[in-house]
Amino acid sequence: MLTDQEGKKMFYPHVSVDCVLLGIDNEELCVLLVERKNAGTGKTEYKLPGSLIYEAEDLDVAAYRVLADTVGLKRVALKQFRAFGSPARTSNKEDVLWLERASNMEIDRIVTVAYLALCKVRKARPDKKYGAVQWTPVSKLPGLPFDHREIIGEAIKEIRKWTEVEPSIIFNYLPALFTALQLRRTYEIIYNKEFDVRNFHKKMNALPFIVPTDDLEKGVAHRSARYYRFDKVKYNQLRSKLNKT
Amino acid sequence: MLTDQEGKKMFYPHVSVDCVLLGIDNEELCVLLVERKNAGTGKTEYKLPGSLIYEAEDLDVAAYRVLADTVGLKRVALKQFRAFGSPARTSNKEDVLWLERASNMEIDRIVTVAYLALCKVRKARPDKKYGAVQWTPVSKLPGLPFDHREIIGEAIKEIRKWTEVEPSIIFNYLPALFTALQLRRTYEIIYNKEFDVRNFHKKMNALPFIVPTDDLEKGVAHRSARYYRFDKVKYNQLRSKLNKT
DNA sequence: GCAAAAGTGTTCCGTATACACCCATGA
DNA sequence: TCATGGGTGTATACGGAACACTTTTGC
Repeated sequence: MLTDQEGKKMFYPHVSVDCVLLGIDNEELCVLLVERKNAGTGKTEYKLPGSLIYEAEDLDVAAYRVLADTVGLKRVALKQFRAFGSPARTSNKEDVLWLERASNMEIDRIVTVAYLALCKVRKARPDKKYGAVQWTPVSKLPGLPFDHREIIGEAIKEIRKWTEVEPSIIFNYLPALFTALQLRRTYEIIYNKEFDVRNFHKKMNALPFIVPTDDLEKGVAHRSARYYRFDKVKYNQLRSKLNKT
Repeated sequence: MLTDQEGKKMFYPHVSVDCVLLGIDNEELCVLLVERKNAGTGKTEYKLPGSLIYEAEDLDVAAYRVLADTVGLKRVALKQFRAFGSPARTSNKEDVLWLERASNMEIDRIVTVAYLALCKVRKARPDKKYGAVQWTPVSKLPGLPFDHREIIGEAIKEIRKWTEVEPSIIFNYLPALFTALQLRRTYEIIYNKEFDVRNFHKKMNALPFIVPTDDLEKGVAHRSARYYRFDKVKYNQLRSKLNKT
């Protein structure tokens, strides 16, 4: 790892990673944004968590570093989904100025590689390295720097494909014990459409890696719901069977 | 566009694009490789066509430039499918040396953005800017520099997904008039498995954008096959219908 | 007439969809 | 007793997969 005279890691000021952390808050699909102070006006603005990569850092490693630094999470599945490299990305002078101050380096253009994750809103507490973070409904995004709005749009399309291919990310997102309603709502919010209750149960029962437990919900003003759990072993068995064909 | 003193475009020596051009030759899935002379041994080696991007060039634009410079093609659908950014990419000194001579710039590490296209082998004739090109069966790849072998592997996985989502690339690849056999063979080679003749015909007939013509094959020593054509208008109509739901 | 590929239908199975009612619980 | 969500079954439609024979043509 290359370092400057003080022994600190040096940034590679040409390539960055940006993380689109999606979560559900208040029955809405939300994206995590971090604060930045506008260098000129001093106003609080928001952006995607991201960082220049270090001189000798892998892209995936950089993305996990951002994840850890932003919300203190380490074991979340992150997926690279696209590189954004328009030279117009840095056409806004304010964005470049902010980045040059933050990195203490001269910036010309930046190619960014975007990553996606599904996170629990409650667990994602800001780490000391970042200021405040805010879960913002994707339907109410504020003005964002660079092409962050476009990146978020692509991430939402991508997560729908991803959950189909790799449903485990959904269960990673849910608590260890979850009800059928929780699972259904999660799908409904991600896909932004409703699913039929009966068909949903049928499908759940058909999936061997969703196993019912004997635990029941308590203290609710209606018939108590059963808790289910995700069986990782059965999931992987099924997965390796499918991949062999 | 930034230029050096001679008015030539300058490379941005941190990010490159690589193009995986896939095609079918001799009933095999092939990838187009370009020659490079090993600076030390003088031996002829092969690599994916690729290039550093220019200072103010968009990634997609750079990929199309490589495509045009390599095989003189312009209207082929190119799809960005992944960024490769391991610092170990440039761990082979020979690769770096070659690149430094070719670009006349100092190279530290390079993040590359990989693109994918399906090309007609016969139409892909080398442009003057490149030396010889060679269509190589993906089952018989030679040693390749950087992580080009890994990139090709990912590209093959990716093209299968892509043809499912966007079958038009297949028809773009085929001649304007094609037989059912040609279409079937194309799918068989891309997916590396056989398809049932009758089911294949049934599916073709069910797709409104594959329209039979009155032209028949001539001069073959067996019953002559019907030619079909791809109807782009019907394809787009169907596509926009599906996307509205 | 024979070699070589073209073209065509039916059955079966699994999965997706649509749809309505009774059950358990707490307030 | 009522409001709330929990949980269940059936009928239909569609698409994928398996499977064999006749037709046309050039040689």
